[in-house]
Amino acid sequence: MKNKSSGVACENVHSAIQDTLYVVNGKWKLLILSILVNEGTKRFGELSRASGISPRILSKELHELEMNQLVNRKVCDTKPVTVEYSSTEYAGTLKEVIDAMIRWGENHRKKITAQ
Amino acid sequence: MKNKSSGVACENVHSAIQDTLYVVNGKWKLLILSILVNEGTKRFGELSRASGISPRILSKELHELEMNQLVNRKVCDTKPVTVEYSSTEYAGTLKEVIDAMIRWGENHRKKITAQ
DNA sequence: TTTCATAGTATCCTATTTGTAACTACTTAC
DNA sequence: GTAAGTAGTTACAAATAGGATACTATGAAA
Repeated sequence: MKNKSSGVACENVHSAIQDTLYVVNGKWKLLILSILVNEGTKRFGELSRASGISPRILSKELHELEMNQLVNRKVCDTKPVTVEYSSTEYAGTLKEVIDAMIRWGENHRKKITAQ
Repeated sequence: MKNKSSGVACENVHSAIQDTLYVVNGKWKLLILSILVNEGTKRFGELSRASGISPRILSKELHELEMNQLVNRKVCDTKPVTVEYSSTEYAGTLKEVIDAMIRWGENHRKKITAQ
């Protein structure tokens, strides 16, 4: 930050990272979004089994993602009632982040298993 | 993951995301890496001031990043002794992730301030 | 001798996150 | 009536993360 002309830009870059982390932080949110973005609509139970997330946590995470307009919740008129969760169009803008993390994770695993 | 034909691929994608999160999780690691990758070498104190992270936390985070070969620590023979932290070449492979998060955060801020 | 600057560490505490297990409510099928 | 499947919720405990403050150790400068 020596460079005065880039000071503000640096600040913005830092807070941009922090803003993103604020929305998708924690152990589960990006995993949930990755599943919904890449595999499409899932019901609550399907999502729980696919991710290995317990109902309590999954419920909380989905609420938070819904608040940030990243997932849609749709109650279906079936017997028994089922609920479908899907990623929103806005969640699609996170695909870059998700895909970059998937690629990095795959590569990293190769690296550490090779060592 | 009942579907046997797609099960393995899905598992890998899920665990790839989880592997990445395991390495860069928390409130600070990606911010630290972002600073080191985009602005270059920094001393301990500079990094603490630039990021707003207290010494105790910063020290812990840097140790963890060092263990994962994402930062280099170099003790300089100055008086008083200074220590330079820099991102490794391997950390460069995270640039995609970092930049995607910066872009998303900038865009997200625009979106929510416009609302 | 005291003070300042370097880079951390030690101690203590709070807040947040995550997990487990049991439970509700509704409806269908047996 | 009982069991089973849907989608959650409640209560409690454990684990982890994060923060505040003060402290160590070193050497130079005043």
